[in-house]
Amino acid sequence: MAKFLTNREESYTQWYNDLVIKAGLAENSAVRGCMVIKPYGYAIWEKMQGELDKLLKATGHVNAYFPLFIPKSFFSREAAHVEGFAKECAIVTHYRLKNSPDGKGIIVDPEAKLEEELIIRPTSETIIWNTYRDWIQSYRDLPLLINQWANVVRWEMRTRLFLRTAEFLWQEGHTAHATSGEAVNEARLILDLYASFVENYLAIPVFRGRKTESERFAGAVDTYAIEALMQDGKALQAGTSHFLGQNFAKAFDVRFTDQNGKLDHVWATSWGTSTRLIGALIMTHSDNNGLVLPPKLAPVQVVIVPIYKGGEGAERIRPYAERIKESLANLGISVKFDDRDTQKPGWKFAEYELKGVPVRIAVGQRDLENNTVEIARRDTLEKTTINADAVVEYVPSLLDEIQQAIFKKALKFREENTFTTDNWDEFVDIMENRGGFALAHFDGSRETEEKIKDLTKATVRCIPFDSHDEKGKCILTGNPSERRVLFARAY
RNA sequence: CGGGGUAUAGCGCAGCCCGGCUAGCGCACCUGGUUUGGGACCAGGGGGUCGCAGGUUCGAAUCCUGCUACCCCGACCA
Repeated sequence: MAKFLTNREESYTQWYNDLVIKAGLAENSAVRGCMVIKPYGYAIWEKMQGELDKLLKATGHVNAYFPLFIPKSFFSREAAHVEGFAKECAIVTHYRLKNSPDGKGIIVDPEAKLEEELIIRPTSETIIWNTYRDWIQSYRDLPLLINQWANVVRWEMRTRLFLRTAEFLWQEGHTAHATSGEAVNEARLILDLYASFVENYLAIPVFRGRKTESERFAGAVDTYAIEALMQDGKALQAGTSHFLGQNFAKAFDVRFTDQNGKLDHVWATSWGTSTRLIGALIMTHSDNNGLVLPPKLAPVQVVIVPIYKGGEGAERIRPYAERIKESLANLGISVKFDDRDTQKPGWKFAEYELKGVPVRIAVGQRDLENNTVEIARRDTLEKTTINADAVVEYVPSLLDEIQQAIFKKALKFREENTFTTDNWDEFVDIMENRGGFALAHFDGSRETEEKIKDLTKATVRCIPFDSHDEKGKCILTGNPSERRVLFARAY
């Protein structure tokens, strides 16, 4: 089976690319570095959006929309921020085309040069804070808790479907607060919200922690992140939340009057998750037969495949299958009855496995006679036959069980591939051969981090929040260390 | 931006070295029939500016020059 996919063991990269394309999630477009997200992939994104949007609104955030274009001058207001993004910006310089004088095609009209170039947003802090200046005068205007669903552009050298493309979709939150403490709490609240969203819906276990200086967002005082482990032993940052201090408020002169009549700059956060999560989803759960989707995010949770001989056979099965479909749909389950006569059952089985549909129900003449159905679960590929009347009990609990099971499996994998080490040679071995996370002591200096990266390609993924104080010696330099940090090679 | 590779039907490829009839194969597609409990079979059929632009030649998918795009590996990054 699954002879259409490259095996994971053969080439993880190739397996991933094959899967994204063959499962119909996305494909490369005619535009360099940009993908087309196909309906099935977009449906997964919509499910993610739906849940995350609900969680954000439940915590008091509201949606808004800011421009795609950012005047170049805005960008240079915050020094660290420009520096961080300067190398990957797309820039609009003209606003008109005209017919080429030689009659061949069309050219940029040199007369139509913009006074000031526009940057296509790689992130929206600058345009948003420029706007917030007008929205905030008093502590009564705070906190300002805004989210936007948008596309952003970062001109990447090398792209990979979902993981790194020149344009991608995300949500970015931008909040303003009266106090530093309140802003820090917001950044932490969102990180926790991301973590529980990713663990509960995507069924991906994550570490939460603080980034080191070199991994920090350009313009942030502090960056928090959730980090997940992919099946090939590489880490993937699945969401970030930044405490921006007063950096952007100062750069854009956003001040407010507090209860005591005192004027001060506001405190800020920003945070985001992107379509990259779809890449994380694939690389956490899927196998050589195709996608494995967590039931909570699967666009189709249950598929019913009829098995019959001849046209009358099909008509005999139909009402039976339709009845099961309806009973599940009434429970709010997304169920599809695939009654196409153009494909054979075996073909459909393979197809839905490739697409990661969590539960498959097969109904044939045999089932009709015995009042049964055959149920197959995607995660384990196990099949079982149950009484048709029990479907409404069995399937919902099976969906729950699959959701739990794939999380547990991913968690077990992560635990088995998270190593605590105090030995440099072992550390190198983990990074070069075994893969996975290494919890090791680190002296906290930029130079040491850089050196470790040069030697092993590993970076500090985060300083985990739940790591307890534990004195030790830096894995590389032997300098004193206060606690262990999480290292890995990363996407 | 460095190194490697590829570009021929919707997809995957052969043909290219050593130029020569109508450019071929598998999958997919269309028609008809037989099939249907793990990617069915038979018969027939449609589909190509051989990435683009020049050049060499009686003749170019094939040789030469230039360009472009994409993929993989590095450096950089969510």
